[in-house]
Amino acid sequence: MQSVSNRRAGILRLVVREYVDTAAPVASKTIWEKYELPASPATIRSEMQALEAAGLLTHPHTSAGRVPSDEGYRYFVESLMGPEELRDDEKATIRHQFYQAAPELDEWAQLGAVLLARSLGLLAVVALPRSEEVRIRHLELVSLKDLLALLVVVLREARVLKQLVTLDAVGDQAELSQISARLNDQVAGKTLSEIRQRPPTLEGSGTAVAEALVQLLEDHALREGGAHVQGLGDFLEQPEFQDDHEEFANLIGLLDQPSFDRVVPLGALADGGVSVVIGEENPAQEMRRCSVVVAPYSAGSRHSGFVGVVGPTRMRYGRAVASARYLSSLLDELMYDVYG
Amino acid sequence: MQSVSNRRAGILRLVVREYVDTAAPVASKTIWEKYELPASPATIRSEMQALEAAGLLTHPHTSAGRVPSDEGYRYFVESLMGPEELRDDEKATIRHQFYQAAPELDEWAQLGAVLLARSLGLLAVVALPRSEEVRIRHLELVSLKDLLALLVVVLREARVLKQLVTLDAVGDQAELSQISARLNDQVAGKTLSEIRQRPPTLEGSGTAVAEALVQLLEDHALREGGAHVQGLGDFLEQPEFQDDHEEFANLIGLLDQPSFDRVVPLGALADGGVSVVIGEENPAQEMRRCSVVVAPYSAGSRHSGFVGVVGPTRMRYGRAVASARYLSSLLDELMYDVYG
DNA sequence: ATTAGCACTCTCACGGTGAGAGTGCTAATA
DNA sequence: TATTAGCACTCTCACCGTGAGAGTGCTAAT
Repeated sequence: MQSVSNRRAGILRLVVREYVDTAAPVASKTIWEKYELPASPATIRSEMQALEAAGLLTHPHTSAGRVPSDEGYRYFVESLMGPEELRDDEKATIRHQFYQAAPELDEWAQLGAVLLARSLGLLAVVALPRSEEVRIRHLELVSLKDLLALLVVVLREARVLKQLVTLDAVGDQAELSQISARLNDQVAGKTLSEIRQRPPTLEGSGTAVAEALVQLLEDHALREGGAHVQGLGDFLEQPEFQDDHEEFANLIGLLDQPSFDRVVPLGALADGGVSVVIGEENPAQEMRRCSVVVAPYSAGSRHSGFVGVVGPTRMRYGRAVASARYLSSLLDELMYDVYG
Repeated sequence: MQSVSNRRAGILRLVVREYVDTAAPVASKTIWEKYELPASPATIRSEMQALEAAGLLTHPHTSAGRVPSDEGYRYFVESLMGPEELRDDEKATIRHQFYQAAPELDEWAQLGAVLLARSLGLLAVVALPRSEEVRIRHLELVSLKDLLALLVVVLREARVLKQLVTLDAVGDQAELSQISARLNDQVAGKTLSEIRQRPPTLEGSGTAVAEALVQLLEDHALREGGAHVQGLGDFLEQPEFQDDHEEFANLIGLLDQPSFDRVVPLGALADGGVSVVIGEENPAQEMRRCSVVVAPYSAGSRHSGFVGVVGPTRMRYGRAVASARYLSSLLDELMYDVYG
């Protein structure tokens, strides 16, 4: 990208700001009137031409104002918008709501999605981290009925798994507790890979339980963490989706799929901070008129969770980035405080 | 409603069928050509006039074909469509998928929503029953870190609750197990109301745990069971939602709310079987151009779960009712088999 | 380098028009 | 009396042309 003069960059910033606010192509005169630049509309026009030549602005048609291109937004995000932060009182309000909630990862994610969606008026996705290193803290076998028992496994981070087990022979709760105790001795504190190397051995009814345990852990290691989506209503009201139903329906259709890979590109999580994916940069066709702001949390692990915001390319990137960053850091902090 | 002659009713049925298929107002000539009635278009027209006078059909405008009114659909559902059933192979396919899935209520609900949405091309909601009578089967206290412990409670129906507890003093897992054991003696097999009457009493660190337990149960009794929604993409492609974005956005906005009362009217669950709520019959304004087909399952309890289908009033009621009925009975059966 | 002025282009809202579709009515018919 | 053919009538919708308005691009002056 060729270098862009100060004034030119300033005009790009104003065009982005104005377009984000009004959703209408921005005329040179509008900027001149609204921001009192020390330059006439004609000058602004010629700067706009230069910006268009550089690929940062576009023309819907000859006699319409300018609209930022994907590259324009990219430049804006990279160099123009500066580091925005939530106000202290906003932060306090959010934090307060988390303290009110039950100290559960799932609750936090739910709440985070709601707050994010509400404050931005966009679609928010908060995905739970998949536990990378499954480590057993405790397990318990509970008799349900006849041969049926429930295997309850507590992992680090207060995650609880459960699995129905069919026993070989009927046993009362006392007997099951014995099996639990022996199994606990063998596996408590172990990780999945350790258990793989040295599977638990139990005689009698315990065999079925031990097998079920390994199976349960393997399944869990593969499973997605789940996600909370919020703000569909507001998202739908964005003016860009008033036409082009076909395309829009396809976009929403992505949300029916069990995984959100196609909505929030995993590649964007590569580096630690907040990432922005703009328009055509999205791998999914259906997303090419949207942008995604995504921030990982619980970022130490490979399978981190993330906080995502999906909106039209015409979105308030500054606020979205600030919100996503704050929420992800807050989730990190909460997780550290509670689960260490 | 005045009595409707056989032929007249037959014509209403054909109009409904045709309109449901084509989404376009139905002309007398169309019916005449397509279904080879022993009557000319003129006769069909006069019957249509009568149906319109009875409030069962409408006119978008003078020179358009007929469209069923809400009352027309109601009459169709009540008296005309007859008892439709899924084909045996369809049932078998569905059943098979449930047998493949993990025997968890939540998995079943998820799967049910997916299958329902896919087979009907509409929005499907499967809500979990809220457990009416909370009865404790087993509980366990697991040490997490410092003063923090996790209280895990197993209820009937293999439901597992968990709650973080902050202890008064640090204790190792053995000590916690002792507390669990004593608490188990006092509350295992008891219902919430029994526990309310005679709260568990424990000295020392146990007090906090006992309090947390009661709190957890109370919270859970109030909480919605949660729900799975599926098929938004297909739903959006329905031609009735191509215009009127405003209204449609409001409709989708209902899905952002934590409870689905306004989407699936609870009153419709009153009687045991499958209920149909058509257009204006919906209590929620936003739903007045939609119909809902809803079937309760786990119907013994007051807080039963339900299987719901949401579509435009122009929907295939027969299939929707058949699908909802089959799915709800299947869920009933599965729950009975596994949780008794 | 900036700017005023102006011609040019494109959109959009408006109104008129004609084709097409489907009805409602009337009069003839079985 | 029920049915039906025929026909006038109505309403929509797609099409077109038009004119106003908005905003640009260019040119010439500063």
